Amino acid sequence: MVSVGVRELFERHGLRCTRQRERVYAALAATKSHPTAEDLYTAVRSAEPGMSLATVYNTLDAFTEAGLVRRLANSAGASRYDADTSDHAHVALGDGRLVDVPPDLSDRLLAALPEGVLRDLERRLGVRVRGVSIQVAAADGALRNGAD
Amino acid sequence: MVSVGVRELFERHGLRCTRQRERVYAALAATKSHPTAEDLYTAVRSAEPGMSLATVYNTLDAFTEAGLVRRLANSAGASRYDADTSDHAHVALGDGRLVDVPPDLSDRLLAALPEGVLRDLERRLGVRVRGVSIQVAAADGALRNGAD
DNA sequence: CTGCCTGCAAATATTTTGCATTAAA
DNA sequence: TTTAATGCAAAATATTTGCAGGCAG
Repeated sequence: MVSVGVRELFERHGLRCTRQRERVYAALAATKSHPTAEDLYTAVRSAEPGMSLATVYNTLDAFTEAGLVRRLANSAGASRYDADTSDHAHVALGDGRLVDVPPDLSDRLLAALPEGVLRDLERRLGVRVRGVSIQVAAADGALRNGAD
Repeated sequence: MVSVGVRELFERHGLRCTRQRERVYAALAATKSHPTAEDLYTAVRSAEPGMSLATVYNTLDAFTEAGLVRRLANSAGASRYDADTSDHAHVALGDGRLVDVPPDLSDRLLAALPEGVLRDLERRLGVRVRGVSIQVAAADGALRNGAD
């Protein structure tokens, strides 16, 4: 696992390297808080005052499209982003924030997922699976829907 | 499993019964397509021409809050809704649509979820778990994030 | 060079809210 | 009657787009 520069990272994903993109990626990679586009805009403006919010959105779209970052859906408010593209679970807090599930618990959850099911799914639905979400019972017994 | 009228259904969930709410619920219950608020607005307007989009949103919020319907998060576009509150999985298509996972596959997925993990999660994070989402590998090997 | 990226502003899209009116319980 | 829901319009939020100029490859 050699640590790789941002330039190579972008190149690998077929992305052009610009100052703005480096800033956005750096800001996203530096936090575990799964920020919104607006959050990143704020974070980046100190180092890159001229940057526009539209560029942040465009950049995040490009990153997501290229698989460099993950866009995290949530039932309320703005999309959130994660530079950690490894398999791990999130928990959706009531106020729209998302937090990582501790690695060991995340592993236990993931280990429980039968991979064959996903293959069957693709075959039978005739679609490319972009994601699967499981609805689970909350502590109070009420059923809730997950957020990525 | 006696089939229950809409009135009783609302009453059970502490919801006032209005003509508009009946329409929205009927429209939502009549489809498996997980429509957006806008979709429902369109569907309902034929029977209830005077109804406003804001009311549809208010109604869906009330339903969701009361646990009568499920709000399905997705990484792109508007929220989608589901009158089926039973435990079942969804697949997010690339274009924003969501489809149900066939019941038998859904059951296999759900059966694999270790419930104890969720309890541990709440204890350790000190939060009320509102949802959990698992990131899984897509068929092409690319990692994607799920949508509810 | 050439085409993608950026900034800006404006256009869209999505959801929420204030307030007077109406309807449910 | 008392409380909550509706309609309308406008505001608030979230995201996308067109176009002119700039920069990476």
